[in-house]
Amino acid sequence: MAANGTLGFDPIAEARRQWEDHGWGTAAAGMEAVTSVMRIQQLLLAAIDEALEPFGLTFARFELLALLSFTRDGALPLGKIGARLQVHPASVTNAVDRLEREGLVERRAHPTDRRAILATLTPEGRAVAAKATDALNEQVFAALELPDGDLEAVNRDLRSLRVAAGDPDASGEALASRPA
Amino acid sequence: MAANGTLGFDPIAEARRQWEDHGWGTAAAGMEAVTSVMRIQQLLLAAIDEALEPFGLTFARFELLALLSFTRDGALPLGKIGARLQVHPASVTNAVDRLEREGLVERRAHPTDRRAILATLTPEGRAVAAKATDALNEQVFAALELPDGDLEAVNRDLRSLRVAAGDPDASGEALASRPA
DNA sequence: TGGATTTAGTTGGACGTCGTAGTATCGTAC
DNA sequence: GTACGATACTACGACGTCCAACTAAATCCA
Repeated sequence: MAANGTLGFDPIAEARRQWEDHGWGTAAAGMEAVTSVMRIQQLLLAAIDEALEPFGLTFARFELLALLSFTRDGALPLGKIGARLQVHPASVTNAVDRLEREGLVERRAHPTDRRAILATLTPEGRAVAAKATDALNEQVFAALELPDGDLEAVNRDLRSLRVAAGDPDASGEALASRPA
Repeated sequence: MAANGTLGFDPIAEARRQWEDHGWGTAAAGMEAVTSVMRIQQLLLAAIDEALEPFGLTFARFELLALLSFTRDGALPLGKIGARLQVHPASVTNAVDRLEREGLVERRAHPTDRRAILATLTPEGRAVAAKATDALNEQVFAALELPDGDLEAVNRDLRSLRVAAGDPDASGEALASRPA
């Protein structure tokens, strides 16, 4: 399913060795962290897309569907979707196009702002979102088992990393109110 | 440079809240970890590509160049490159095509196996690789500063996560010999 | 030795992401 | 009341990733 087969040694550990041998010791830990994140992302995305395949969804489209299903009336302007999912407006257009083609979402006029467009969950979209969420929870999210550490500790580290990587939203969280 | 602007609250923390409110508590930590990794990857990749922009490189092409520059004679069969970089053969073909067009790499015949093709570093490719590595080390890798934790601890957690995500190469590392 | 299988790369298509540019509409300020 | 700047979305193109299908060459084995 994925890329190339097993290798017998760890390419990331090997890269780290190279970095240190070349006198780039001060950057070695950062390089390792970055490379690890890239690799983990690749593996997780593959697992997710596999779990989502029976529903004809990708992770990008699933996220959009899930976001809509959390709202009162299953509808949100495309711009707000992009802000919440942290993706480019063009990516939202693209995802909504495909979801609409599948009949899971509909575009509707915004009641007061004629520039804006509401992506609205169809009944089928709502049903698919629910089933896909169950599948993902069971096959991927709940199945993420650490060899020895606990996941909450990892989450704390990931939050640090996220701030270090420059996430503007991650740092403010303090006394911020609920969504909007 | 990136996607949509700041939001005032953290979408990942909000997603976690949603998961718990819906009774998916056992999957909430996993969901948060997965979502965090996706977001961090997005931010890091943007920072990297920005640092690499002056050299006309992307991260994918940089990795290939760096890998070649670590070998004795700056050459490796495409298949081996894919295995080391953990990407699909088609992605290697694509990257080598572009690097070759830029004059940073050349395709040469493998001395003994006529199926295989060696990607070979040109002198210019070697020079660009060195400069790009310095830029990346300085602007991204060494600049990755954690608010309070230390990066090596994060790296240990990332390694756990990587194994949990199913990296076959990460777990074997034990008594494995140096590369090949 | 000759056919079957595996391995190496390429090609073409599907997706997702982003940046740039263009159109419509809203808001505001003069 | 109108002109100008900000905002919402779409269109198009560049990249990267993967899969499936295909050719060529090496290997296995009967």
